[in-house]
Amino acid sequence: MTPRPTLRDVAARAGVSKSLVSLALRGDPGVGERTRERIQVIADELGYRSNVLARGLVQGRTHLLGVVISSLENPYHTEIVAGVEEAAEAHGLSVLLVHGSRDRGRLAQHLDTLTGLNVDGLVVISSWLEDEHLAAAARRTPLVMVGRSHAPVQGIDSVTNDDELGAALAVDHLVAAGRTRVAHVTGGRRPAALARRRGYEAAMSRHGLADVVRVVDRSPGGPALQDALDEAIHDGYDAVFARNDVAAFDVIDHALDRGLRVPADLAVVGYDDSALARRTRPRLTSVNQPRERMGARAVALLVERLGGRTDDQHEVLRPTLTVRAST
Amino acid sequence: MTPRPTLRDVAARAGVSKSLVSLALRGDPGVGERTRERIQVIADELGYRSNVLARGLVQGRTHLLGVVISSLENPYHTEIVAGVEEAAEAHGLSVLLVHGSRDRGRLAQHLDTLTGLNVDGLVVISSWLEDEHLAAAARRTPLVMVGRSHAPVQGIDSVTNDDELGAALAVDHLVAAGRTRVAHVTGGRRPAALARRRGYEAAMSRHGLADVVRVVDRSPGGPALQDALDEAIHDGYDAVFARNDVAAFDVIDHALDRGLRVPADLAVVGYDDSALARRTRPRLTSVNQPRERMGARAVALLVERLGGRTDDQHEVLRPTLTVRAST
DNA sequence: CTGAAAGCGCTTACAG
DNA sequence: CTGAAAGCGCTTACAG
Repeated sequence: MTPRPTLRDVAARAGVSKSLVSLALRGDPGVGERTRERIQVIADELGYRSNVLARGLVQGRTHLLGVVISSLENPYHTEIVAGVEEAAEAHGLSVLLVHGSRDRGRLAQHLDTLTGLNVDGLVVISSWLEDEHLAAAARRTPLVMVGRSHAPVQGIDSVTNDDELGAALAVDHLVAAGRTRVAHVTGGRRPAALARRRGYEAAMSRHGLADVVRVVDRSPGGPALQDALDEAIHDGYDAVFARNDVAAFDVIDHALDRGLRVPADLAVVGYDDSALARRTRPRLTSVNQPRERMGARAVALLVERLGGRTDDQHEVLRPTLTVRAST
Repeated sequence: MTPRPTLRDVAARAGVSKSLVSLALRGDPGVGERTRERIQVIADELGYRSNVLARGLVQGRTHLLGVVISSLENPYHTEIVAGVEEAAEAHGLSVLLVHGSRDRGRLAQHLDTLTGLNVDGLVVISSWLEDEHLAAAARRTPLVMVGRSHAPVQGIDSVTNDDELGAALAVDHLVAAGRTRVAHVTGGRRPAALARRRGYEAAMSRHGLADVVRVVDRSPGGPALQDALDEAIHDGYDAVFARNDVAAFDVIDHALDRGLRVPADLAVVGYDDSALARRTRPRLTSVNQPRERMGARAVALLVERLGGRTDDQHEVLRPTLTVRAST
């Protein structure tokens, strides 16, 4: 482990002061072109790289963007990250990811690590963080939540999709295809789940199908998905709108286990249109959240905050429906 | 954005010197218990948290572990991350993830970001980084590669699984089940792929099946997987050993498209035993790499380096075979 | 048990 | 166009 060269090393080698090196390397117009070049060459020779820690300490800016994600397993989340990364790069920001599974304490700690690092902005892709932790972080650093209906916390921006509309797209599509007994598989009390459920119920009502609304809650503690599905199948349901692609995958899997044909016997619609939708057989019809776009918008909101905006912004993007073989 | 409180703020409020606060907060035994408590209370009130940047700058240690990953889509990679995170936490290290798809330049830049941050150690889960970049990073920071047969670079540790043995497990299993015409689907020139291929060929020879060795290379530029598979099927092959689960998934998908029964007509074995193996129908038999363990060992090697070890260490773990319905 | 001082590697006014 | 000085927020000897 050789110690890395510092500004002082470059200055000594070039026979100039530290400040001149600093100015030159950052392309300050006050430095002569020839001097700048000479210094740059020496810096390259030495393999000099500005110490992010030191620079961040004095500038108060680190050009780092922190992303907190609770699940690396759900492709929907990681696809948002891709959008964030692309947009961040365009703004000269480096993205640091921290992953905290569903452990609230750990997630909060990770949030601390990031704010402690003085990242310039924070993107949170997780519904598991508690409001107080989010609020505390947002007091120090611009923060935007992605995919979670905006928390009741001041000072936080959000980017979401219109979950009620998405649910309506799914139901309308199934009804248009002649399905009338549409069950909804959901889980959890989180805002997005609740909104999709509301959208489902409203759409069913609109189609005069309020009497067959059936909600299968797969939250821990509820009945096992299998049992609930068996019951729904027994009761003649011919379609399922699942809360997300992961749930839809499980529904299809179970239906096939029971010897049902998908979509002939049971049509299935997912939500997210993640990579998982292309991994089911048959391929999954799914409500498409514009994930890359959501990531990009999140970065844009952060940059606006850095530019001085102080009022909260909540962007709601329109989902679309991607129709595949499962319906 | 209120500025965060500093050591000075806490000291002023407590009526003591900065140094005392620093000592007290880190639990230095030289500080009286009552004093320590009083200071701790005030720090908590103020919401004080040590600035990682400043601390890192002076200590030369950041208690940060950097992980470079090229794919967030392959569950095999993210499952290694889980192992790294768990072990890191046990050592009081926070894990920072950077993701660089398959863009060599971007990956190298990310590596720079991390070394620039003075992370204490680096875990690289990617076969895409060039040796010179790795070597440069390793000169500054302990670095361990996971899953890639050790690069020909000094100063880098590695944790891998025995790919040749894994391939042998797969072939032996298929042959024991009565399959004789086993094709191998591979791709890329990377060490792991080559080792699995060697293992496949050796095992086939050992079973006296050298004459039916058939390698399907799905590298870009090679023939499409579909065409190559169709040919193999036409030629009477009754089993496939795929380079990894992702490839196995595609093989099964295509076989089903062609109306083949898996495993009756075509048995399939994957490699990695990632979450994907539980997402195929039928469930995929796969060579299990001990991913959590590999992640944990990587952290252990890093910690040893920090403790002063200077010779390179290359750990090779034994894979096992997880048998499921696809064979 | 406690305080004053130096220094980590940088940037930023401020003089020349 | 260039250099000396202060300071970002911390830790670490070093005196008392």
